[in-house]
Amino acid sequence: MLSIKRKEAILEVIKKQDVVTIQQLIDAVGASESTIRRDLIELEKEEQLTRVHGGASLQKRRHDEPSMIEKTTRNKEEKQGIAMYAAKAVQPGSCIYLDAGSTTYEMIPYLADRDLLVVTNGIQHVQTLMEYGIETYIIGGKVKPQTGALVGTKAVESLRFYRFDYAFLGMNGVALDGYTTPDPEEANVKQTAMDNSATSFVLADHTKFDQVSFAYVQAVEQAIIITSPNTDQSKVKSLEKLTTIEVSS
Amino acid sequence: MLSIKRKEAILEVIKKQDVVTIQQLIDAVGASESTIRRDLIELEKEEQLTRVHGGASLQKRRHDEPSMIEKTTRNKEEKQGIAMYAAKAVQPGSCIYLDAGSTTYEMIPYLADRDLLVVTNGIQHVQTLMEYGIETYIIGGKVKPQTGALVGTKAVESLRFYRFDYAFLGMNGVALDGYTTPDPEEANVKQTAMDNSATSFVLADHTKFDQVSFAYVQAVEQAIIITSPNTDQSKVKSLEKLTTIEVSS
DNA sequence: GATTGACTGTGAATAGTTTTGATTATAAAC
DNA sequence: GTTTATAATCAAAACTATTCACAGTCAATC
Repeated sequence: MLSIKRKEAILEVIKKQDVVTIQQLIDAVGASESTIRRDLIELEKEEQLTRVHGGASLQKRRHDEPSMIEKTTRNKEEKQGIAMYAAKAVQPGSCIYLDAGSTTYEMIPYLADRDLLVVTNGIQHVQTLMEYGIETYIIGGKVKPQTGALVGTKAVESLRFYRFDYAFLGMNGVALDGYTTPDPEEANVKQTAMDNSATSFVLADHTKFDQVSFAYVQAVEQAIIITSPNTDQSKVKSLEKLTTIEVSS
Repeated sequence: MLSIKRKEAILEVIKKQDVVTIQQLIDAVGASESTIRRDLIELEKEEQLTRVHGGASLQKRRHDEPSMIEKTTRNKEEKQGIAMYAAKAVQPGSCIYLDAGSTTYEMIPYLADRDLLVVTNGIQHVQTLMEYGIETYIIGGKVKPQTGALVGTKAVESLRFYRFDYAFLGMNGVALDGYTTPDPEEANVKQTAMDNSATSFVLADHTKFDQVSFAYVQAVEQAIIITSPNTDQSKVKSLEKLTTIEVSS
């Protein structure tokens, strides 16, 4: 058996059970103890699992924390709930726009295997989208150093040539005044993405409500807001004439 | 059987199974072990598959963190020498195009602090460019899963709106026939980049000479070749009417 | 139109590496 | 201290690279 196949088999077993003994692997894979051991050492080096005395155990899901994004994300659970809900709104086979940012990033795992075409302006998103085997396009533009988002005239221009079934966007401010975000250049990009999308969703955790940031993006009614029950009800109320979806937890 | 047919057959088998042993290919294709091996070597060079001990597998979707690139890059030292030399050719304050690929990637450290504006089609390059504080633009387009390069119509279109002082490109084949590369879509992108650049440089280590790949990019005289002294002198000679720079080591 | 020689693609043989499983020594758990 | 797991070693097996020889192909030459 090819060593690469064997390793895949090992990972499969371990993913099912979380922990396995060497003996179980010997039986499952049909290789000698030495070989299994060597494979485990390599897999550990590749950070696919952790070896423990007597066998091996699953590492913390590496897909859930592929980069530094993970560690620095605040309100992660809340964002994940929102992201999961948002992803469910997508019909298989659609073309969607995925805005840069941590909340939209969380959607990626839920977008796999749905025959989607994803266009994004987030450099960070690309690698993860590829890992999940999703067909990915990226718009052009200037790379914003702090965030890895694509912004500027070039970004807006390249967006003009796409049309989306759905757009998913993060926002810093959600208020009656409209959606707002700190960077005017990013605001432009978000605006254009929304204009070119049949349906737009804004993903906003509770910290974003009643906030007004520097750059205006669009009026609130231009998108459906997806938020979590953590959000103060009175704040949601004030926007209630609009379509606001509250994720149940 | 014609070698092209054979390679197609090999790819077909491998696409079905993801991983194949040499023996399976011998049976499926009906050629000798030697021949299959040679085909696999070529197919690997064309980036259609990766060879593994005992057989071959579809290109692996590795996380292409820079560290990963470093480990997997062949002829790294040679490439670094070439890259350093190439970077020195750049006047401070210029706008340059940096093609996706491992050789051009090595240039990045030498491009820092020179007041440059870099446009690239390599997703991998972006993070490193940002780390070195280089002003970076990325062209739009479809993300090629195996390599993270941006290709396709959209990529070519977005390139039309840029003009460069210098373009630095990798190539799989450098021969009297011209520059060639396996993927036609990538060839298009390289072509356009060269067209929009005042001066183009092709970075080629010794393995690339006298090689002809599937897709034609440009005539040899359209770019200055930067190579290393490892390159067989007779091969360089045959191109000597053209500007070829040999990096001293 | 045959002959020659260079060139290419193929398969077989051989020399060189890597991988593997068995064995033995060392270390960790109880 | 006994048992069990891990690490280290080594020869056999499996795989790979290199070399060579053979058969076609092509072009130039006689």
